[in-house]
Parts: sequence; structure tokens; C-alpha cells
Amino acid sequence: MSGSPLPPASAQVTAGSTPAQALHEPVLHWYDANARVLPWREPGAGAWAVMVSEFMLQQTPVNRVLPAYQVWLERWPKPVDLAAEPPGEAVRAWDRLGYPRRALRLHAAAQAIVERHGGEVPDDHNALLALPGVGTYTAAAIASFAFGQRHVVVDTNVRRVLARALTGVAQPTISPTAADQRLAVTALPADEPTAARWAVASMELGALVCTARTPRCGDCPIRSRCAWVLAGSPPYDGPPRRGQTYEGTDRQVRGRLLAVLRATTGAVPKKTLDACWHDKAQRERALDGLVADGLVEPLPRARYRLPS
DNA sequence: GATGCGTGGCA
DNA sequence: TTGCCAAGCAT
Repeated sequence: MSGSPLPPASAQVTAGSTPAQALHEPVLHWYDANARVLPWREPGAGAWAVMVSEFMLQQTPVNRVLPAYQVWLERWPKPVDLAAEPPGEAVRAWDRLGYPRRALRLHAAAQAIVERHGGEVPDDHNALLALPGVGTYTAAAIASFAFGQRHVVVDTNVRRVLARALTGVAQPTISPTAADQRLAVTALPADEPTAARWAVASMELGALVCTARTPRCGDCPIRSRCAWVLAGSPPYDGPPRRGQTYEGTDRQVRGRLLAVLRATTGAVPKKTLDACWHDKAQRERALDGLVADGLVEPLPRARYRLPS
């Protein structure tokens, strides 16, 4: 870098002194008026409710999560309640949210919380990160949303908001990068309560206004400051974004097999599973994969069930 | 770092 | 109709 001196720290933290900091007030104000009412955001929801919602929301839209979330929290209001059940019950209750390994990990996380943290969801970021199924995003989200701590909470929504508002491009990179984290750090408010509000507000803006396909820029509180809008909203010009094929994949076969097992209490003959898919080799591979993942338990006499 | 992992709604 | 997309994680 050049030899130009940095401004004094006092100037750096002055509100609105950088493009990123200038976003805080309008986004927070917008959130106060436009936040969705969601059960895990209710005042008394608690950290377990936040944690369950975060697991379910990994790659699954809010509207599809809501019913399963309500059933889950009524049945297992505390981690110890879930930990006492067989993992197969978590897989069954996961219903059709997709990516059922998340159900297994949430169950394992509940057991770890009982064993290591006295049944209470830990408030420490590193302790959260050590739980099964909790990565960088989820640990920061729980610490921020449930405990009001100051963390960069970077999900696909936040990456998109910052890419547009600060970098001036239509879409963020396909995969999360260290640069995303660094950019988010520059946009993180200095004080803890404001940082926690910013985390949820910037995500909500990405979910409701700054959407991937048809952003509602006319409703956006930061459109006058958005680098992408100010550049004339240039179209995405990066590498093609890989579409996920589904028809005919092992994923589809796994989904069919598990759907049968979810709908059945007790053992299912292999013959019943065989009717799920015509291609024997693929069928066997999918079933073996489910067993290897711990989602299905093989029994004597060619029978299968959800894990006990 | 690339890949595998479900399911369904929508432009 | 059919790609694209949805609060990621583990390997």
C-alpha cells in the first residue's frame, strides 16, 4: 500500500464515515418496520429455538420450515428431550425438509449439549462451533441472534447484499470466500447490541428485498448508496452458476427410500424398498450410502428401519 | 477447493 | 416448461 497515513481511529469509527457504516442506520430503521414475525424471533423463544431454526434453515426456505419447526419445538422443547429419543425419530420428524443428515446432526448436537453443557445451548462461539452440524455461519448466528453477541454473520443473503451495496456486482461469488468475511468485518458495527441488530437486519434485507433473481430495489432503504445500482445495475458477468440436477441422481433415490422408511414404524422389507427405483445398481448404492451415513439401520433377514 | 447431500416453489 | 434458487456443513 502507499505511504498515506491512516486516519485516526476516532475518525474511522464515526458513524457514516465509510460506505459500509453508512448502511447501518437505514437498514436498521428498515428492519424495525419490515421484519417478519417468526416464532424463533419471539422474545421468549430461547437459544434452543434459534438453534433448531438455524439447522432447518440451512438450504431450506422459511415457509417450508415453519410447520416442521412448530411440531419439533412442541415435541422437544429442550435439548434433553430430543437427546432422549432415538436418532430415527429426529429423521422422521424432519419430514420433507431435505438434507436429512441435518436431522441426525441436530440430534447429535442435542446429545453433546446434554453431555458437555448441562443441557443448555452454550453461548460461547467456539463451543458452538464444536457441535455436530454447526459451522462458521450457524455458530455466529446462534451467538448473535440468541445471545446478542457481536459476530460477523455471513450467509448467502448477506453475501449478496454486501456484493451489491459495497462491491457493485450483481451476484456474490458462487462459493463463500475469505474476502466475503473480510468485507463483512468492515461492515460490522462497533458496539455489541448494534452489531447483533445489524446481523439479523442485513440478512432480512437480503431475504425480502435484495433477492437473487428480481431484487425489489424500489423498496430498498439503501438504493441511493448501493454501488451496484449507482453503476447502473450491470448484469452478472461471472462464471456460469452450476445448476443442481436432481432427476435421476442418487439424491433422488435416497429421498425415495427414506420417504418409505419415514412413513413406516418398524422394519421395512428390502423388497418394498426395491420398488422405489428401477435401476438395481443405483438403488443398492443409494441404500448403502444411507446406511453408511447412519440414516438407515440394516436388520436381520433383509429388513431396514430408521436408526434406533 | 470441489463435491455430495433433498425438496419444492417460482420466474 | 425448466433451470435457478433456498439462513450450509462435512469430507
